[in-house]
Amino acid sequence: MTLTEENYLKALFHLSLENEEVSVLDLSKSLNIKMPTVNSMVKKLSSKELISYEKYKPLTLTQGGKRAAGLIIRKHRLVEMFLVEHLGFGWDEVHEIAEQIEHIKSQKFFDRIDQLLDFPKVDPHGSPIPDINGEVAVQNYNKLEECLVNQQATFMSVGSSQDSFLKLIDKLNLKLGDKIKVLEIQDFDKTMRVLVNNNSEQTLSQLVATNILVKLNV
Amino acid sequence: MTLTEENYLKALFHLSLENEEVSVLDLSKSLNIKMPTVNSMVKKLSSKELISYEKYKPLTLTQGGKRAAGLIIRKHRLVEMFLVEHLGFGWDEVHEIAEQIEHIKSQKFFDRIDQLLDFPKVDPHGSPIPDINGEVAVQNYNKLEECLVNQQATFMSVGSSQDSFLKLIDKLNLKLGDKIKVLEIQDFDKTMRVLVNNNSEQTLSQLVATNILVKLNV
DNA sequence: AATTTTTGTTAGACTATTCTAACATTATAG
DNA sequence: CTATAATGTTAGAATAGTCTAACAAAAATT
Ligand SMILES: [Mn+2]
Ligand SMILES: [Mn+2]
Ligand SMILES: [Mn+2]
Ligand SMILES: [Mn+2]
Repeated sequence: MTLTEENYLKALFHLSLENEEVSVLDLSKSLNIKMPTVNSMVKKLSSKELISYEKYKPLTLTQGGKRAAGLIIRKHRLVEMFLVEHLGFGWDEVHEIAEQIEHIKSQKFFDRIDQLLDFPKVDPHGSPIPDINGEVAVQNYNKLEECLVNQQATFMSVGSSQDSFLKLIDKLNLKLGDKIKVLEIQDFDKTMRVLVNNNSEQTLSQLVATNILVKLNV
Repeated sequence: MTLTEENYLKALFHLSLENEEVSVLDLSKSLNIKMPTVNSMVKKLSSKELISYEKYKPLTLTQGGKRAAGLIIRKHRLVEMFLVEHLGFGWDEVHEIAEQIEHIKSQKFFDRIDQLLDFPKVDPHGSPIPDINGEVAVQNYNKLEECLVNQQATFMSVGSSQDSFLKLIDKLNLKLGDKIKVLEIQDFDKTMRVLVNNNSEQTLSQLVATNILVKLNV
């Protein structure tokens, strides 16, 4: 499989998680590639039995396509973890590099990185690392946005990996694993005041709170 | 620069070290790409001022081409070193992977690997790692083949990175840095009997001895 | 139900990299 | 100094991946 094909599969996989149905246009926007190009690549991947395609119908991955995509995402996330844990990169710097290294052809290379990291289950953004069969564990986290006053929760994952968002979370001194307690929610704009680790107070816009995924503490 | 262009430059660089003049045919053989293809790529790289090209004349790298090639080789060798030192690969397993990773677009990634390795000067095969300007230190080693009986020397580098050669060196229990003393040379076939680290005796064919590069111990 | 908007498809072109076949030049050997 | 061999170049075609322009179908709006 080529680097290009791998990127298409991965994009379709991600879109399929977020949306009920995925259109050619969705894929086109997500890859920043024009629709006719996507159309022909979809046909090609369909002929390889990786995508199920019928004219004018939504796109879906076949079992094989899902597995292939899962395996690429596994490599991507292992690499991100390695870059943070062993090369000292910030979580906002790793995606671009992982986007390239995920296409390296060497099973053993990724196996060794997995081993070096002691078989991590999540990447630096809290996203699950698919297993050796490309299976992704389903995470069932809540958006901090949906929590009520006095709710306590643990910061488990981020809903966006945009640079600016990650940098903001850094600036707010928030890290995965932090305990968050909702102190106050503004009626007007849903801005939240929260207490982090029983320690520092922060104010979060609704947009930020939407992208902070938490596990509720009972 | 594309991955393909980088590979052409690197190949020309290596050939230029080994031979006085490099022809289109040499480059074609070394890359396993047919002559007409090489011919057109050479023209392209010439238009980018990376290769000096005149019809029917030998090929040479421009200053810029040399620098670019040196920088790719730097990445290649840093990666090989990393694979051996941190991921436990054998020196016979790293070339293929480095051949891919050398094309990753991220200065910082390679800088961090350099730092992690504590700024190594040679790769796992004893070849020099070019500096940040792509400059390669000239090594002045002797072939073990050329040593006389009773000569003592230190194993510094290998003249071939062929899998089978590296595996043989492993099997002979030879490692870079080992002290080698020539005990006997067969007149008939130049086979050498040597003493390694004042410890174990080994018999080396002339072909093997040619590819063992040593520093003479006075 | 008709019209407009959105989405999807087809056709045709372009660049990068490769190839084969044919021809040209240079080098080598008698 | 020719004839042959080796090397190099040109021409033309193929594949992968991309694009724009034009047309088609489906969905949304009146
Ligand atoms: Mn990522
Ligand atoms: Mn990618
Ligand atoms: Mn190598
Ligand atoms: Mn390479």
